[in-house]
Amino acid sequence: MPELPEVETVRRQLVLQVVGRKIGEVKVWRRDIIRYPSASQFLSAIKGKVIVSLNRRGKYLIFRLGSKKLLVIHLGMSGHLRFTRDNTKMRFERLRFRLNRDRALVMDDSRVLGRVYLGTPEEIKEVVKGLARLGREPIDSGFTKDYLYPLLQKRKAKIKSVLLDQRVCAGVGNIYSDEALFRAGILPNRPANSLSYQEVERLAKALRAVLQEGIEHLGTTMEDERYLLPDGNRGGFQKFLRVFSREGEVCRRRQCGGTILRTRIGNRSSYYCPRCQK
DNA sequence: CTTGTGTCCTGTAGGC
DNA sequence: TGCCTACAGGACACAA
Repeated sequence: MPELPEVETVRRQLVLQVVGRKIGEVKVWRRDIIRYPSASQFLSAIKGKVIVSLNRRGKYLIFRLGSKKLLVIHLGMSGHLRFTRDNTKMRFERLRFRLNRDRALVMDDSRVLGRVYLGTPEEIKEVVKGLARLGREPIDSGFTKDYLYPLLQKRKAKIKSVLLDQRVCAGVGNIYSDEALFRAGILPNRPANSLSYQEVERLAKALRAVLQEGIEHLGTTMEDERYLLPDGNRGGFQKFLRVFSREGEVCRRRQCGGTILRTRIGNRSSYYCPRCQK
């Protein structure tokens, strides 16, 4: 689930609930989720700290604690956060932070690809390399053709792969890159440096629009997705997907009638309409 | 520095 | 049923 719109939705829901609460007991069911510092140091450093703020950068959630340290959570492919008062362990629960007033923040993650860090801003900058190197957020006003075009000109890799490069587009993942390329009418296997200035302009606008719409619909929760947002609800953007996960289905653009195809780019599935995308 | 490939880890769906 | 393979919202290590 978690690309920029999903992580932002998680942040918006959690910020209303967790800011101002104090962290009590922390249960660690899988210590390899904790990447820095050691699990024992993590536990002693976090206990009793108040959550002062919660921000997002790319797909990273950044909790500022009263100790001035930052708790950084990346959900990976299958991570989720739930805010709950239920004490029963979830099926794929990996971490549980008890919060005051009988609540808890639970991280579940079936594939255990999520990562958690705790440290001073300086330590985080040093340790979480991906966070330090993030490019611009496509939903920011600075994400324009003038930002994107020079970056793409320097790259001959497939445009789909470059969109997934977090140093270029912070927060973009497999779903929204395919959707943006469809909306911009660009095939995912085009070399990035083959895109015209006009195409890059369409792409920059499409990225911004699709991510913004994703946020407005509380992100994407695919049909087989058992996991939910922190409040237990599902996202709604899956109803508006035009190509992702639609292999063999008919193109949604009026008058097209083409069939959505799937290909493999950089070991990831990529969906596109061969009639709408050139 | 860039690029393509493999790995991390676990669960599920589908073919036979 | 069971076994096997492919695939899954991400990031990173590595070799070339």
